[in-house]
Amino acid sequence: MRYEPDRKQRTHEKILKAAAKAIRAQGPHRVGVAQVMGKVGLTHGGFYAHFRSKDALIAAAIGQMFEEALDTWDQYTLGKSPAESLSTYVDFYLSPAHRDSVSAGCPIPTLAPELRRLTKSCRDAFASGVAALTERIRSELERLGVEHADEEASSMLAEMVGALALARAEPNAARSDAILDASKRRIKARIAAHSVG
Amino acid sequence: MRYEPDRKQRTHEKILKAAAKAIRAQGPHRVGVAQVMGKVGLTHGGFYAHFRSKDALIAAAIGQMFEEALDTWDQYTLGKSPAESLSTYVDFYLSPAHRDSVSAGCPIPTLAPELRRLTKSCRDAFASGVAALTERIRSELERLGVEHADEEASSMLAEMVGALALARAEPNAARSDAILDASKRRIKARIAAHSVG
DNA sequence: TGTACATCAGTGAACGCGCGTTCACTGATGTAC
DNA sequence: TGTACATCAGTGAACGCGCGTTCACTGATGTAC
Repeated sequence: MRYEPDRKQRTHEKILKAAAKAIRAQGPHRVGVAQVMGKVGLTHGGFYAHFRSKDALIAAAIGQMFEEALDTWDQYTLGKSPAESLSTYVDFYLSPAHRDSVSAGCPIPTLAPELRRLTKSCRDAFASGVAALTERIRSELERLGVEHADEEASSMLAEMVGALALARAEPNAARSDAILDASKRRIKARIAAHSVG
Repeated sequence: MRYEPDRKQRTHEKILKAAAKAIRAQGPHRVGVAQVMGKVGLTHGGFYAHFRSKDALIAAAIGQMFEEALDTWDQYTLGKSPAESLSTYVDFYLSPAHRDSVSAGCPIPTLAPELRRLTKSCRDAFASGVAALTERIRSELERLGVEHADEEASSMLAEMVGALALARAEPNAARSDAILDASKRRIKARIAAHSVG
């Protein structure tokens, strides 16, 4: 080996993480190969030693985003009771901080509409990420004794995703906060109702 | 006048409607000026006699989409009781047919994430469209005697938007249907619960 | 210890392509006489 | 009634620009002797 043995692999990961951030912030087609490589301190030509194409990068980046999202879930729920876990995660998900950090946030609200225009690998990576997150929510709801936990998990995620998307699209700050708060309160009320009765 | 007096205006509207469809289906940046003009049977050069720029077209098209969306609301709710109105609209919104017709459907799930990358006119047009739709839902909820009708309206719209976005992103047809059904049932249960108690 | 060599991650010029925008022009139509 | 003219919606060639991809090359580093 000429360079450190894991040099290429480390560069690969840097490209992946830079792409995952940029794609969430700007959308897949607005992100350029040259721009991503620039953020890593390299030039565009070297890109093709790491990925077969821009499409391949996008698919890999979607996987990376969901890894980060599931890490976030773990971070907010580890060692907590089901009720606490769900409540904490909802608080995070519908926080102004999450709304304001698109490039580091959950990939679902930003990327969902874009998937139809992406490759099958992208759609598959996305679908398995969504399934993993839904399953985590479902499992907590079940431990909480909620009936129809799978339906409720799907419904909860849908509302969180929709509320975040709407809050991000709302230019008026107060109204944007109100969207987050409304869904936060309604979701928590539903959890409480189910877990009590 | 050389041609029929409203000829230019009719062409203008045709461009607008073609753009509104194409933008929902493909996203604003994938839609080309030449492509939209082609759908109307014209060549790209003539475009600038109708719109100052592609950005101006997108902003106008967003307005057009919400006009269509509000027409759809009216169509599904006219002459119905509040409970029927909401139930009918939710059934439409979370139907497989709506999921499968992106180009003619509600602009919110498709366009929300894109707004950050569009002009201020686009964001304003979008925000006022969302506000109009939310207000219609809120008003029905209020007539139904639901407490916190504004919060509930925001929450309901969020879940509908999120569920449609997730259902469209899910490649497995059965799972996609399940996402729609889960949110449909949960939303209706909430309406029923509120309107009874 | 020092020099020649091999490796390969990364460079940067070049290419083809699509797109938004401009602009001189066309040609269908109504009006003037 | 017929001919010349004015209008203006629409045409299509051209331009500049950005982007994905290719490819011959560079130069930093470890190895062989």
